[in-house]
Amino acid sequence: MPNATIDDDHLLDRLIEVFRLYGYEGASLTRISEATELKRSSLYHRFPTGKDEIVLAALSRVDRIFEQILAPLAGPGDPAERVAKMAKGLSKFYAEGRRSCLLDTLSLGGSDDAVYEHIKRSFGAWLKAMAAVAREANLPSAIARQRAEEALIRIEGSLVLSRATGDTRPFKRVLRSLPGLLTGR
Amino acid sequence: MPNATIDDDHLLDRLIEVFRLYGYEGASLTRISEATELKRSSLYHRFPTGKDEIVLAALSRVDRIFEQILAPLAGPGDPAERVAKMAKGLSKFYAEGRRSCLLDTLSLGGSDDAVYEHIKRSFGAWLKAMAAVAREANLPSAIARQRAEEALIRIEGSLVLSRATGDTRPFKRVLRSLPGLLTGR
DNA sequence: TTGACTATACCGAACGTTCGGTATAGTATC
DNA sequence: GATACTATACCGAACGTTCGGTATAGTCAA
Repeated sequence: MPNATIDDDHLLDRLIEVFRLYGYEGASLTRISEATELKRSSLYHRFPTGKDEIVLAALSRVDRIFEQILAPLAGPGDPAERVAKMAKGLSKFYAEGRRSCLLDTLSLGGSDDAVYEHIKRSFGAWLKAMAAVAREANLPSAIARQRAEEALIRIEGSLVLSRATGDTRPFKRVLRSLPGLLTGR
Repeated sequence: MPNATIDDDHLLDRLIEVFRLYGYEGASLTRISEATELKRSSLYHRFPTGKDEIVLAALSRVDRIFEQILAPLAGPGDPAERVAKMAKGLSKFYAEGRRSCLLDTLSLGGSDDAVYEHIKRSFGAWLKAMAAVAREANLPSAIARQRAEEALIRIEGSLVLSRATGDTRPFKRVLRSLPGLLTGR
């Protein structure tokens, strides 16, 4: 069989880029086509049911990436160091604050309901992983959960600020604050 | 001359609702038309140059609203109480966390450059006002600025989380944390 | 006080363009 | 030659925008 002009993971990475930049409504098939260097027909070959399938595929790809990013949290070693490893993964994924969060940009109105459900689950998994490491650092369960929420808030908030102002320093500062926040100050 | 079917401020409030819900690309003239009860062609009577003029008008309206919300910060009284007053204003404007931030939703790709400039200025003014009250609470200038950034991060982050998960409790908790954050713990 | 005139507010219909999506034909690898 | 993939050519609907026209409100001379 002929070779694909772009392999699945690279294709999905391009899709993520478009959606995190423009959101669901702004990510037109034309923009997607340009970003992936695939014509519309080819996109429909890869994703027969259309745009919603494309978005959900991008979200699933992000889930897999986050499995890698969050993996250290459940690993061995000092909890604070594990969080630092996650922070390192986040820094790369968000290009030091220069790229938005897909879960954020796709949560705007206009997306399919399945997208909102997916986003909710992804945020839930992220939250759960951070709360778990906080508990391992001997924080009471309720506090651990709250710290995890606080971490998520800081990450998302600093990404919004970065996008809006172009200043990525708050994001970097947030990343540095995470180990302390999630393991008890 | 005939009476307007909807006065300017109400019209702008409806526009804000649409843009904060759908972002720039998602806020089609049809959606705007439905939200304002003005036909698409009538919108061009109020905003002759089109959609970009509509967005910028909405942003300016938000600026005026924020002048009210931020006014207590520069007023008399205990700094912590002034911050609490701002928090009250924010709670109302964001409907206790159920509504998004316009500066956030419009910062996605697809907007006009003038929009991005406006957003940057608005965030700057907000930041400045919060840093000022933090300095008045005897925080060193650099710390005050940093706390103001932290406040903005928490607000925006919790709003993103609220939108994505439907849980508004983190937003409310953030609002309660603001007086302490901005006046020195 | 009427009637001519102007200004404002809004609407319906259509403009060219782009949207997401489809059907058919072609190309390259096995 | 069968299969996996891509390109061309479309489609109806919606996009932002424009334009001609109608209805209402105000001005002012007769």
